[in-house]
Amino acid sequence: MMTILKRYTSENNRDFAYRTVKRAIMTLELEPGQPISEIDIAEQLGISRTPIREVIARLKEEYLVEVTPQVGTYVTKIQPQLVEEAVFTRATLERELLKLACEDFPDDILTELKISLMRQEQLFKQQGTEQQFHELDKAFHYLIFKGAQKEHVWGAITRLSTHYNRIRLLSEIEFSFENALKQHKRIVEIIDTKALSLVNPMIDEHILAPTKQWYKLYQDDSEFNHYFDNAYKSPDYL
Amino acid sequence: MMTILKRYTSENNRDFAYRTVKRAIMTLELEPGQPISEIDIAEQLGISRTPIREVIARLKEEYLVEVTPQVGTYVTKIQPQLVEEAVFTRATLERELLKLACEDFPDDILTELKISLMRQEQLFKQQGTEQQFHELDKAFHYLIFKGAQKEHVWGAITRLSTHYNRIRLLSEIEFSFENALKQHKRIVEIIDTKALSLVNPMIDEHILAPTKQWYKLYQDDSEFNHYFDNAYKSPDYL
DNA sequence: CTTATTACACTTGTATACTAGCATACACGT
DNA sequence: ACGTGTATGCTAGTATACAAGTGTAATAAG
Repeated sequence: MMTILKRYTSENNRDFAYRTVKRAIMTLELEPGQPISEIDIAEQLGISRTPIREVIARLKEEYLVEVTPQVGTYVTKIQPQLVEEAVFTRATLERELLKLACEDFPDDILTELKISLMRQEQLFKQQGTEQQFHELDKAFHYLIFKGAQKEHVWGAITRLSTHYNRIRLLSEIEFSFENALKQHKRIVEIIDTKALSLVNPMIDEHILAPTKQWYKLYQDDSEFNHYFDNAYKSPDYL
Repeated sequence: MMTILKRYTSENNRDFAYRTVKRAIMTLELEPGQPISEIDIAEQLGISRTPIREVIARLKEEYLVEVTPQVGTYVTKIQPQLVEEAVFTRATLERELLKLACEDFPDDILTELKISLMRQEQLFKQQGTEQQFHELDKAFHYLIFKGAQKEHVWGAITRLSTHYNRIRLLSEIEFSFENALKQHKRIVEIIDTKALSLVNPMIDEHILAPTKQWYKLYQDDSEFNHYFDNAYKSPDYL
């Protein structure tokens, strides 16, 4: 049998559109509450409505858009309820995951985690943007799930964290890069030294504590008040 | 070939198709590995391909179908990796949730839980089907999440549990209705009496323990061997 | 001026024709 | 008997026309 070159599958219009629109929403380029038009997007991307509609169906699943038939499609406003549930889910699962990682974690992924730390440090020194650091942060946490062979769990968290991640981006200060970087170093150290007893305080500090300032963000009458939607909405059951 | 249901209300064609096809897959009426055709489904449901395509896009997100362009769409085989991650997620989140429920739980939902118990008992006496009991089981666990105001978390678990629920259905014996019913009673009692210390053993017994027999199901050369897919597949990165 | 009505522009929902790529069968040449 | 080209029928991907409902603004009636 002969081995031949494999061509990178040129992605189709649908996946391209998904990446593009989702990115626009997650970076707040498309603002919470803003109406979006299938036709508009289709024209901007130079494709037809059909793939756009399938993209919107996906985004709807992730609570990123709300569709009202015969009226319009809107970027969802940030729902505190969804933020809270995402925080709960992340904290709970990542806490358990770190405990697993303390028992057993592959060396190669641990190495990648350390490499990620170096990249973060580099970006910090270079005064990188919030957006850039957020990307590295995501990649860092993903690596932990990958190491524990829980990639799909990470995917589920990601889908649930759309509102959580937007509010993080909104609160620019967050906890400073420096602080987050310091905590990431602690996480790696915990895994490396199998210091299981340090897991709980770490989660409390790294995930739960920072959220408190975000609550202020939507409870106060801030400049971003119109980005939030306090009405409770049940998810679709089907 | 596939056989499908008939529609009740004049709901959205897309939502109708989604319910129908998903149900067919989850009940194993559409078998793991089986090819499905957009045109075929469209004709059986008496609608066009467009809404069907949007349905398939959703099912793909839930790991229920795999689409190969220009080739075909197939019901996913059961992936042990996905089962394991679903069990991990359910056990971890429900454990934490029960602890929350022990601290605070609304009376009206607690009442609904007790009503659900009675329905389950009734169904047990009437020798209901596996399918019927599974429905009640789902509704029971959902109520707990609703009571703790974590409905979206339940939704996330549901999306991740498609393979887990199929393997449950496959292992007919499961742990008998009687056993499950007994454990559901214990759960209600734990919430009712705020017996926080009993949560951990309950989770171990009700969720973690029963899974062990399922692993045999796909590891052995059983009659259902061709329903399983042991190849590891990473989720789509977005 | 106020109020009711109507026309219209806009949205998403649906159906359908067409495009492009893969897999199989089969004929053909070696 | 075997490998190769090719016709053909299948698939999902896409574009587009049309249907049906909504909100709004112009318009007519009071």
